[in-house]
Amino acid sequence: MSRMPCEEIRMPTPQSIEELCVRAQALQGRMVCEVAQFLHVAIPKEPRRSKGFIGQLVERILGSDPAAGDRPDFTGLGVELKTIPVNTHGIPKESTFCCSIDMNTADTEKWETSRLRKRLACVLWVPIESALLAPMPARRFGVPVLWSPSLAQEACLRSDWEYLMGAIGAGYGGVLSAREGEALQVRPKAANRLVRTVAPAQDGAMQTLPLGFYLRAVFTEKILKDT
DNA sequence: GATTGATCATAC
DNA sequence: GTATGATCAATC
Repeated sequence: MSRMPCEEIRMPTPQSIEELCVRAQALQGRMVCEVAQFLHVAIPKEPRRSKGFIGQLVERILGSDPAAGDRPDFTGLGVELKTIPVNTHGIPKESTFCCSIDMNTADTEKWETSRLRKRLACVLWVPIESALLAPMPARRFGVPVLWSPSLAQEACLRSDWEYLMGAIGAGYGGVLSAREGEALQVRPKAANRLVRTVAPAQDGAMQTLPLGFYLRAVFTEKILKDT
């Protein structure tokens, strides 16, 4: 006997920020497997091959726009959704990917109109608590936080962004490491180390590994703590 | 043990 | 291939 799998459910998009927050708060204390079951979504067996799974699960349960593309996840509300892995004390365990970098135009971009600034203008952080070695289905959602950068936070991000983008624009993208930047860092964002993109070089252009912006855990820790 | 550099899945 | 969603695992 066999039957068609149940269709995977996506909740309707929330009509207000309040509604979105209420829904996110309702996740608190729930396990990943509960939410997956509710949505008729199968849980992947290999953790190594399911890195984006929880993020996509939360998109479904909160009703983000699946066609948002380059815009915020909740296009009508201007809210970006980020799930963030935390330990039992609520401390982030990982840095947070923010956006890829268009390295080729790094020399002409301005902070005010940057992809990073837009992406971080309003973020709903949904912590996912993973106790020591907790298998993914048993991890629980924590207290969600709706955040926009404070003046001090934006100044910090801007400073890092201008330094890092300035370096890329000046032709140093190929030698930039994740050690640069206080709150922000640049790290590879690619399928593998062989991927190449075009970036400025001291003399013309070069082929180099694509980079993305990531928020350091020390920065997101304060967001979760202070907001 | 924390961090950096590398990688994995899916949609279009 | 480009974008989204991130976490894995080698290295320090």
